Amino acid sequence: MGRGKIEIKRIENSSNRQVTYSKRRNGIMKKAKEITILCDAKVSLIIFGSSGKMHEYCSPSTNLVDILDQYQKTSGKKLWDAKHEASLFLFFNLSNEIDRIKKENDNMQIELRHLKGEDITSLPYKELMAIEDALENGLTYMDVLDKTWKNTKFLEEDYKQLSFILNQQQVAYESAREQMDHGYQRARDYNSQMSSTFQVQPMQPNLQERM
Amino acid sequence: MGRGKIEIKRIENSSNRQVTYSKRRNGIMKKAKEITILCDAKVSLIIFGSSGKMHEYCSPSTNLVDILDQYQKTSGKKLWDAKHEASLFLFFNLSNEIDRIKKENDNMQIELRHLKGEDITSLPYKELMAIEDALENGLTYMDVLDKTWKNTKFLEEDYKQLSFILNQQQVAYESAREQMDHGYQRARDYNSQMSSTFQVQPMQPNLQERM
DNA sequence: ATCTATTAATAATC
DNA sequence: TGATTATTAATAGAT
Repeated sequence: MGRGKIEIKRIENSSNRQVTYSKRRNGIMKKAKEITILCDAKVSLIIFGSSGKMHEYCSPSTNLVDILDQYQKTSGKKLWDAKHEASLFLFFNLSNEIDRIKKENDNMQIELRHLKGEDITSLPYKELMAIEDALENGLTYMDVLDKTWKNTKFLEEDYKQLSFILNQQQVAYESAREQMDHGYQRARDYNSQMSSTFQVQPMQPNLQERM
Repeated sequence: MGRGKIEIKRIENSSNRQVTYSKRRNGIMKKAKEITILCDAKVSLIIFGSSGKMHEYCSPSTNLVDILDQYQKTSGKKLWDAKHEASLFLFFNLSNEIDRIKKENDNMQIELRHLKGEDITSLPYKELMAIEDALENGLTYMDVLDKTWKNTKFLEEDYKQLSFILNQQQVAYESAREQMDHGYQRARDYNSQMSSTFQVQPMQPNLQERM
């Protein structure tokens, strides 16, 4: 369709190529618009010339992201989802791990309460012997009591530290999950499968009053 | 270009529309191939007919993802990046929070060591009075020791539970971060700003041997 | 699907 | 570049 027939092969003359590119680009754009209107089609057309300059057409009834979403659904080929979902996966891996731990925590609490009920914590024989030895070596009951007291104090400090760290982690987790809930429907879909709240109560809330 | 001129408006007759769609779609595809060859152009063409069936053309020198990457660079419009980076952000928010907590943990350990050095854990006056009262009310030193021992045992159980939970969380965090390191250069950039490892050692590794 | 009269696109030229 | 035009290519309607 011109003053002469041309072979479909690269146009070697650079300025001819540029002219033909410009004309044909306009031609394709026009065709894309026409088929959109005539036939209710959705079209995305992206062209880069050899200079790197871009030209785009997208049917007015839609947009590129929607077309690409539909492209992925129809073709089964993943475009950006692979990258996106990998990140999402990391987050939920972390979240699910924390949920799993919560369950273990609950189980242990139950088990612990059971053990306490059976009161297996009284001074065992070995400890009694140790105290007897200590007394024979010139220590008083008060000395032994003092050592036991110190041990308790150390444990209390450790316990408080661990409680604090754990609670900080929960705060971080909750805040991240909240953002997730607000920002993303997909996130909400995942989250709805998780247990509702991750809350660690003090396991021994009244340590001070126990002795 | 047919037996008669047509107006560019939706073809109401459904079967005519379908036929025209098919012919023009082939036409555009052919044009896309031709401009690719003639002019060294890179073309992506995606068409959805009203039935939802998809047709695609992409220049053989490239692929859709590359064209979309170039589209984003050239146009400045983000396609998948917005979604992807939001997820990444959530993950790093969590990670950074955990790092912050690690620092607090370190500080507390230092503080605790200081306190222990000063040995402020000996039986305080109030406790001595309580023991005196207990003895006057008919309890023996052994009874008091037994109570103290039980208290210690409870604390040890709590401590073990918390240690376990905390370590599980660290495992989850480490594994997620490892995946991140392998998968994403951007992740690596963020991570390099973080402290190297998040490791909680037992704060009282030899509780049993203390008494 | 295939055919063909007609319109539309465009290669060469200015 | 932009306009013109001879020619080819695309396709609307018919078969």
